[in-house]
Amino acid sequence: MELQQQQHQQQQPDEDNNGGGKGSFLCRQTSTRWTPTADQVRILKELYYIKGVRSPNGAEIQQISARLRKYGKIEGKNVFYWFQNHKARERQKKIFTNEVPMQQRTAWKPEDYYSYKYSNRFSSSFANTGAVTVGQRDFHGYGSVTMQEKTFWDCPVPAPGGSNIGAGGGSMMSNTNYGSGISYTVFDQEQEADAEIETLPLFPMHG
Amino acid sequence: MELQQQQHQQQQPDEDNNGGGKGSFLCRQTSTRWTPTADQVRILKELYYIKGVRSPNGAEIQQISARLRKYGKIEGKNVFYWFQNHKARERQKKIFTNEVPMQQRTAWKPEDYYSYKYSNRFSSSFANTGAVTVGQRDFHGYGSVTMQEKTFWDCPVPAPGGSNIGAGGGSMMSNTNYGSGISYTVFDQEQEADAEIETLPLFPMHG
DNA sequence: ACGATATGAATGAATG
DNA sequence: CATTCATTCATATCGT
Repeated sequence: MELQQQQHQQQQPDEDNNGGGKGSFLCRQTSTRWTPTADQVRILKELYYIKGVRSPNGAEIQQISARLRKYGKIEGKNVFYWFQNHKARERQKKIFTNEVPMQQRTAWKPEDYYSYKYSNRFSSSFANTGAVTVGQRDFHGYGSVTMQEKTFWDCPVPAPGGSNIGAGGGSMMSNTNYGSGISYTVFDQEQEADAEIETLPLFPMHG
Repeated sequence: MELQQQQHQQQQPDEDNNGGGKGSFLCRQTSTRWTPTADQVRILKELYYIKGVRSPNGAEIQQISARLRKYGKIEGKNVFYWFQNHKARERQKKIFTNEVPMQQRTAWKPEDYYSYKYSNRFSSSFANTGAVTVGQRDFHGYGSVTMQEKTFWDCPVPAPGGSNIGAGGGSMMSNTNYGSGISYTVFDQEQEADAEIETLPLFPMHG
């Protein structure tokens, strides 16, 4: 895996209208399942790791999917599932690697953020697009919001029989933002026109 | 084409191939996917066929992987995937063996697979009228299909950027809001963003 | 070398 | 949320 981007996905913002409703000519081109575009994944991860979104509610899902729609066909449920899965797998990974009693759901300390990541060429050096205002409720303590990315559980155990993983720094600013609307206006400005997909992966993985 | 399958590689049963201490330029994480050793496969199958293990949980996975580690490098996820795949493929094989007239199974091609695939619960094929119908009963045809209803994913969100006075999907649930406390009241809706309401499908849901 | 196959890995979609 | 199913991609390995 590493850098080999990969996987299956294209479907740029261009409309592919597969669900057109008509009898898709027997072609099975109509992939039944949503295949996020690179940009969509990027944004989703930003929301997840940077903004700390974990379980968006209906309204948020709508906004998110509306935003992502600029990069490709997408429905609300896709966003919903994406977050569900992403969170679940992050958790799962943790269990498999070492079922460390995941508790200490107290306040995380800044140090947690810096927890080194695994040795990877790509570190999380995301060009923080100046995100500033963040408003996201949904506390998600769990002391570790593993910001590491690539794909879950990937790094092999370094030492023989050793326990590894350093769980990465998270990001999340669970500042209980009650009532205020959603402030997804943070780095709302992604290249609308999508001039050039900066494949600069803050998060290498493909997703 | 009975079972001439499996068992290809061997890989030195001993030795943790890579990741070892010295790591012969093996910094790359999992550059190569896990290739179970013969012993590992044997044990895994014993667990699967004899002990009936199908979906080991976190603890079991760790246990198993710990045991298999004696025979070669392995991670929890490998065990997890192994069972997932093994079960899935066994299931698949069974389908092709039973659901197809036991005759010309001389050599089916992967394309044949695509014949089964039962429908999805909900189809997202027809454009909805935009009406806010709430409970979509759907055709269900397979014994235990859960009935689904419209879920909150697709509930329209008020205006983009607009102040959402009351009602509307003004995301304002406190973080401690368990259960989907969707509260948007359905008062008229408007297509936000994108004037192209392509097939906004009725969503399924799990109550 | 290649192509087919087996299977590891990833992840969307559901269900409970 | 936890679990599981379904699909699909990627690749190790083998047959020819």
